[in-house]
Amino acid sequence: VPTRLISVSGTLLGNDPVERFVHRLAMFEPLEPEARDALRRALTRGPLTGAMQELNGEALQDVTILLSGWLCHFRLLDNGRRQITSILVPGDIIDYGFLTSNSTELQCVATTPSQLGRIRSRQFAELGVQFPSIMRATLKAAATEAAIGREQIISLGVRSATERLSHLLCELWYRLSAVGLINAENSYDLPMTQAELGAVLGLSTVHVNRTIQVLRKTGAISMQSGKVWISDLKKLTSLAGFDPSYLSATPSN
Amino acid sequence: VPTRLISVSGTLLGNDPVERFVHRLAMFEPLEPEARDALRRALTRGPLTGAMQELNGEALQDVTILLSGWLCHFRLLDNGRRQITSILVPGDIIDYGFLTSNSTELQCVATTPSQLGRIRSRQFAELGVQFPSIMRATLKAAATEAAIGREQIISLGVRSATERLSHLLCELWYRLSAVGLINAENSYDLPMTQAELGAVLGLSTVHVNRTIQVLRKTGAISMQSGKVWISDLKKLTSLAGFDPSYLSATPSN
DNA sequence: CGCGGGGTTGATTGGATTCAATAGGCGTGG
DNA sequence: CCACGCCTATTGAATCCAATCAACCCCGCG
Repeated sequence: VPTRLISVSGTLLGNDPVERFVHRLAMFEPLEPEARDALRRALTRGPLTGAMQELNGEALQDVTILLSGWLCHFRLLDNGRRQITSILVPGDIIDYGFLTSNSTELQCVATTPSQLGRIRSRQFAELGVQFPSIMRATLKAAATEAAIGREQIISLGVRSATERLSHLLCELWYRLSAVGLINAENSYDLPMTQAELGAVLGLSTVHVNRTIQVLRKTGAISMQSGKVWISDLKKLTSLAGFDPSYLSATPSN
Repeated sequence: VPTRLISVSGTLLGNDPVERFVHRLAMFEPLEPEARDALRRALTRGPLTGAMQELNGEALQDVTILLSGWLCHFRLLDNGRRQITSILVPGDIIDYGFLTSNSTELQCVATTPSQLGRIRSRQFAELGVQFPSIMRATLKAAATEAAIGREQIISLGVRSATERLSHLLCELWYRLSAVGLINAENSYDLPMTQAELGAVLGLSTVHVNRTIQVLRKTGAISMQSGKVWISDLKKLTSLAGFDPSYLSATPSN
């Protein structure tokens, strides 16, 4: 695998973050070359945020895209308990509030330094009219995020700790492979602490740790210093009861 | 309160299910009288489903609306465990798959006999073009459903059993009052068994029962045979840590 | 009249939290 | 350059919330 090009389902995807985003949108709905060009032109580089930095609402007025880095939406309750409601990986749209021109009240933190991109909402609206395919792709992306949320509900509601964790690792494997972020040895960066994983999975830090050890012992994965090796995706999938169809990212060029 | 008219935030809402739906959409975005008329004309009566009956996917090709009765989206895992991922009350759109012309794979059961309404997706698309307010209202309704899902994630993740239940009861109070389904003595019908509530809240049937008793003892509510009396909404709200802003149903017009 | 579903209650079990203590890594500042 | 502190990971022990198991009641219904 060459340094600058990563193979994704037979096509070559440059590791340029902008290209990554365009490619990902096109997985939801085929985009004409002109639509892609228009997207590239409309997308401007936004701020670079540091790790642990919170994004304020005003930063999300426009269509904001995570070009590189990881973000989490979360909610902090009075009693200090925190729940992460979604994980965002490169190529994801951070918030779909622009579809309803509603100012969202989502809290968001970066778990790594992250590069944001933005498209002015007015300009995006014009794009959507000019290229209906862009609007369709965006709506499908939003629907996919909703499906991911549904899976999290199911995890928190009826899945065991090991099922939750392995399901999350499976999901991330599929989502990251869609944007060319799976390494050659079938590993990927997972820049989240065990405490943060607990806040996603509804488990205590200690129990996350023990659950990771259970998974390690099955031989399906290994984890170390922010990296996950998927040594047996098939086994991991069956441990999780994972069915990737909800991600609905059919690789269409 | 007259029999056929129910007061909702100062306006009078007929208990005609079609009117209820139009009124509810208009709460998300003001709708011109012509837009309302067009909606009424486009909406046709769909099938009447029995309780415990499952809706199959083909029934959801079009824009399907719950005119009366209650539905639940759910997921059944291999091990027999079931998680309800959303509760639908009269006036709700059952599935937003039409926005992406995706056939959804959501399973859905009726907890009471339910009357469905439908708008052909092609016709709805035309409506959306002719009346952008309808499209905006629909997108906001979808966004609200997403927000409800996020709250469920938070409940399952970090809220205690009593918080979960009281939060759900608060949410239903607000959602039902938006469609004129709160009775004079501040009660509403809750046509779900304790087992079903458990499948929503991620609790066992037995524990739901005990949690109800805890709430009863606080004096905030009473429950009996499918009916809930909210005797102290303020106390219930504080027990739940409930903030209704996510429902974003600003009573407009 | 017997049956099944829903609700209620008690006793027991168990998965996960909490408390507590240790070790390793990393950055900062003396 | 090393010491210190903080964050993260790990492990053991005690505790607890909720699940499970098991009965029982009530009621509508065939």
